[in-house]
Amino acid sequence: MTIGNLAKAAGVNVETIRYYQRIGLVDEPYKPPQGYRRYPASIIDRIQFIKRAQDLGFTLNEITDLLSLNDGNCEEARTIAEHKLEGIHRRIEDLTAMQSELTRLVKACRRNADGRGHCAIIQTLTRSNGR
Amino acid sequence: MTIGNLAKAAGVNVETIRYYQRIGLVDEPYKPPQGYRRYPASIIDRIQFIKRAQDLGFTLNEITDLLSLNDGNCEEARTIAEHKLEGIHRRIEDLTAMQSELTRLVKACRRNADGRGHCAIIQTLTRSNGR
DNA sequence: GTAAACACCGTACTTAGGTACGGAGTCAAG
DNA sequence: CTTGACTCCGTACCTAAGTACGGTGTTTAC
Repeated sequence: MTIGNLAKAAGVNVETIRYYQRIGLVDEPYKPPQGYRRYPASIIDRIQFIKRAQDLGFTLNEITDLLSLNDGNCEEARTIAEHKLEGIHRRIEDLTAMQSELTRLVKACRRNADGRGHCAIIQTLTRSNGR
Repeated sequence: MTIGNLAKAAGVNVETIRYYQRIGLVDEPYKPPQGYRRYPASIIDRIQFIKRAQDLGFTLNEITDLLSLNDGNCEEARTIAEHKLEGIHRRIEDLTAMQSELTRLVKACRRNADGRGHCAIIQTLTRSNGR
């Protein structure tokens, strides 16, 4: 399989595969003196592993770690996943706090929609409380 | 006030202020032929406005829009904030989905902690279901 | 046998939000 | 009047995850 067909089969860009090779996430097959590199079909799986892990929020660095584990090495994989979960948890908390505060501001702004007075959003950002 | 004192007063790096000037978020005061630029104290407020808005999840582009509004122009500020809220909502949903899936995987992994069999995390990422 | 399509490879560019560097000018204290 | 701290300015660098480009080599289809 050539790189173009691999890209098509894995559903990614050719350049993405090259990029993965550059950062060592995917092996670069031997290039014969004449002709093109040939990719084994197993690389499709590897790329799809990467893509699924990205969907779950792992960075390519973390995926490198995940890929370096042998299957069956549950503890390490679990540790990586648990760290990731903590990060996700913190991020959700931050976003939830933003959400409450912004919702509050939008409501205060709406109550003032008759036009008199100042905008609650601008006012809040302008004043130095809270920071 | 010179740029160094401004940076100290606003709690940011000198380079950050220069960067804000480069992207037009903060005005660059007149530079006399001899000597340094002088910054009015009001710039402190502007920088802190920017920092508070960043805390609420606004990008510098959105903050540029926010800053271009006059106080009292509630509708536009509210529109920007509402768009931001939608984005935050979507992001929270994505993260929550990741969280569930990862939690499920970690649990499955833990049930298997005696060592026999394969790692649920690696298995799930390896297999092509779900994508 | 030739032209289109593809591969190879190095390099530069992208977004966002800065940070770092280096040389020259300027200012304030001692 | 010199030393050290600060400013100015342009430019380069950083992370992350790619994308784009351009010239050349190779393969395949007609």
